[in-house]
Amino acid sequence: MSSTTNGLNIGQAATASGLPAKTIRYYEDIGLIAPQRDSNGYRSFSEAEIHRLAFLNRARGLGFSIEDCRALVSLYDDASRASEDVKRLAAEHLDRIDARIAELQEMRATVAGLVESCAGDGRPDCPILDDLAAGPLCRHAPRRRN
Amino acid sequence: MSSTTNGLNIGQAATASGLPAKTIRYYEDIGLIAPQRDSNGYRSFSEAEIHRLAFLNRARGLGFSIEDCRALVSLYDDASRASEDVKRLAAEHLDRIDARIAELQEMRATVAGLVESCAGDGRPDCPILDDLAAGPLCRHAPRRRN
DNA sequence: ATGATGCTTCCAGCTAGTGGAAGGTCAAGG
DNA sequence: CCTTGACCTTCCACTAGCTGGAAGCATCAT
Repeated sequence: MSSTTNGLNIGQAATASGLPAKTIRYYEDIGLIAPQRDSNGYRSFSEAEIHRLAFLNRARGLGFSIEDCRALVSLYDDASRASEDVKRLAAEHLDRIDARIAELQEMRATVAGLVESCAGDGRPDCPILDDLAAGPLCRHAPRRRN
Repeated sequence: MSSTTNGLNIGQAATASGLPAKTIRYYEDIGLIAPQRDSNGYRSFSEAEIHRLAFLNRARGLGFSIEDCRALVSLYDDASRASEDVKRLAAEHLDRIDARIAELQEMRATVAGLVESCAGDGRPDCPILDDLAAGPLCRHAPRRRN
């Protein structure tokens, strides 16, 4: 190791936080974290930064967007926050999850019906293709971003 | 209109199929459709191609990926297909939908619990942030592509 | 000295489009 | 005849959230 040796390098930070090194570099790129550098140019992560990375990992795992995460760590850092603001963020996220689940359940119902209706043998007749071909020529709701 | 005038131009194709003109151009780009051109360079869509666009719209609306759609239209075009192949595609898609729903429901449960636990007032104490900060430093399951 | 890791940067690509600029075409109105 | 506006064309950039890989130092064990 080089001169200053109290922090962890990126590989250790990855192991400790559960995030891949590549992702940690990316998070630095977009300004979610700003580790020190050792004299050799290696990133050096403090305990607090490892914590922050784990926080981000957890928040992302719960489906929060990067922008949500930015807001969440900012609130986490702010001792004078109002829990109201945190709750609102989470509640909005919950609504988006619910909307997405509803959407997927609708798809699921339709696709399940189609799968069930198809013989799935060697013959060309297929109610799935028939449905797709005959389906309503209407909707264009923009496809999900997630 | 210009010389050859039996097909629809892209605007009419968009209206008839339900897809935005931009998306139709994109689908041509990636080889999902290959309309003729009029002498002025405008795309000219036949009835069959409008149908194909509507088919794609419907399939995308059910959540099939572009690659799935490519396979589906190919099967649709192939009079000697086996419905087995179509069914397998749809069944695999169904499995992915189910997996995604399960994942979202797990997130939903956790996030709902957090939202409920938070007072949401003007004070800084927040069980949501506490959970994120204390959360398991383990998992790294790669995030959803969709 | 050498080879194997591990670190650095930067560039490209993934999904499935969407937005916008610059320019050609077409039909109608003045 | 000329202009205006609504089309159409191409091309390039951007979105989210990474991931993979190449080229080039750093470090450590042998």
